Amino acid sequence: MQNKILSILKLAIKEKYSKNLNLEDLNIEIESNFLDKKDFGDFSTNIAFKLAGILKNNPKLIAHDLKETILKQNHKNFFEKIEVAGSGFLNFWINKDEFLLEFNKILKNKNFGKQKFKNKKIIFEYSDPNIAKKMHVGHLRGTIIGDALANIYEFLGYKVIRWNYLGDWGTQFGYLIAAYKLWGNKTELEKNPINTMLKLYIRFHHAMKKNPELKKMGQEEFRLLELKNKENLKLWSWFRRESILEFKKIYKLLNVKFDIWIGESFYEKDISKIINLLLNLKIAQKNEGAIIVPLEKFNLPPALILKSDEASLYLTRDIANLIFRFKKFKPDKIVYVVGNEQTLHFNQLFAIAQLLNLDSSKLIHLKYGLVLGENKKKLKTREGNLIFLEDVLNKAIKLAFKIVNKNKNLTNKQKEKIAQIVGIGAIKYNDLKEHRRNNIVFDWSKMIDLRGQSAPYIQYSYARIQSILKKSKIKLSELNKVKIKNLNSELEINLIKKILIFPEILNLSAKNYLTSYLANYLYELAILLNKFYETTKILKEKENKIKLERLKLIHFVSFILKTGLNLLGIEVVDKM
RNA sequence: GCCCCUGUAGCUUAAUUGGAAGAGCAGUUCCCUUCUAAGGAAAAGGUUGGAGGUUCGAGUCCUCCCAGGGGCACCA
Repeated sequence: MQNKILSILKLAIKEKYSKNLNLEDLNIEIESNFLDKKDFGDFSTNIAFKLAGILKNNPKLIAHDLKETILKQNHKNFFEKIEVAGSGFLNFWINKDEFLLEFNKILKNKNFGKQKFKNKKIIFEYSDPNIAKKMHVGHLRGTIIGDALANIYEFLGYKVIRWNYLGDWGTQFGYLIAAYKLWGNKTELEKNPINTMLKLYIRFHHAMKKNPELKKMGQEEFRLLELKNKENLKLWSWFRRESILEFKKIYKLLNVKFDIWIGESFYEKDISKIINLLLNLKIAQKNEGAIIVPLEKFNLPPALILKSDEASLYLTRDIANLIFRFKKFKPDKIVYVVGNEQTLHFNQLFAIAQLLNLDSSKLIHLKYGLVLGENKKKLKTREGNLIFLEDVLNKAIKLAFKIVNKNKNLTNKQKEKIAQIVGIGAIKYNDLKEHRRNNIVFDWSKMIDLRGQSAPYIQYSYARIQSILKKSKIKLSELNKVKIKNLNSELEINLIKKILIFPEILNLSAKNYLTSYLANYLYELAILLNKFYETTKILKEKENKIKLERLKLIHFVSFILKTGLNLLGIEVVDKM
């Protein structure tokens, strides 16, 4: 529809001002205003302002001229009306039948919004928890943002690789090994692995502040680990195994999956090769006993890639990781879903990629804001002031259970299942609806809000539709035959308009790597739906063909709600 | 000190990339013998941190200031 208006508009511009205009340079925008409370029509354009600049004329006059020109052309009944508004906006109202026509076309399509497989490969790296630490609220963002975007890209026809780049190597393991050797106890660690590791880690950090010798001890243990010391390797792989088991529990609860679990330790074997390569290419150089990559050219501080005790660093492993990914997968894009605080790291990594002649335009650091504590400061594992993901999820599920428990028509088992889906959904949506760049100050009540603009609101709308459909006793095969011909109330047309832009929203979300577009769209669709069934009888409608068409309409809305929520990683329920 | 990000209603925030500031929560009113009240309807709440500038048009771009957050070589 937008394309049709565009071509009509182009025709009018040509007719009116043909002489010396290049329409391609004009970048004509047709905006759709399907939910605005203010009535600016179905579509608007600001073209008159742009033309005014070129023609040195009054935008309002130009808008009026264009309006007259379009009305003179014969477009049958396509436009209901055209108005000039403000100081030169052109607003278009489209005939309702046009929307019904469009809608009937997409009703046949069982994969509405989904795109065919295109030969594009994209790696999403997200979640990236650290071994021997518990996942905390900070991990939530990256995990669910990455998962949702991966889902959306897959839906849009990309070959998606979901990569959990585990933090399973580094000096921190030296600290942990040292702590274990000092204070550890095998039976205790076996009984409660993660909590015990965490306690050791925190204790070591506190002790290190008072006793600098401990720091050296930890660094030495890591150096030994890198030298393949048997005892340390054994401890390390034990810690790693237990941690992954723990992570998988949380991922199961979150319904998040990965294709690849390759972490930092995988690249340990490549370190010396990488260092030599960088030295030989004169990209890296020795400095104060360490090896660095100078990056003045990029206006960045030098990057340290090998410590003076010859131990490797996070960045070194990430360079190896990058080279490996390019070589093995030949991706069209690599998206690092990693927090804001690592901006410098990725700027350095991408700069080194350029020095290595790797295509850095394929690399994206998808930053997101931090989760801050109540003091508005960063939460730190080693300070021990964390809020664990597990606890947040369980609290949300508990809260959801309290509410679903009021529904007397459900069994206990059903209630538990619903509470889990609703509770987890609320947590996810709460994050995905907002722009990812913002920092979040952790607040229990906001985190697990089950009302207002929330997942439960959308899930509730979905459940209401399922209930109506069930009570109608209509068969799907019968519903499939229905064509929409008679719906013409404002609410019905608004719903149809909103449905029509679903593919546009998905593209927008993907292009900008923003889940918030999709999340907000689903909320707006649910608002329209609620208004509709609040004021319009469906099952009690006397005229059968209208009733069928309304059922068909809400059925399709529920399909979009479900598809959209699933893309965000949120499930739906038939009752709640 | 240097670099990056942010500042919108009491609180949390949206705004399709420069187009006509929109929600939710809290507070004020209404609506459950009527397809699930995790809902619906109404009103109220804004000089978009401040000052300049560019533009027909600025929450959005530029400069300066104020406030908050993050990062800055042997952590990840």
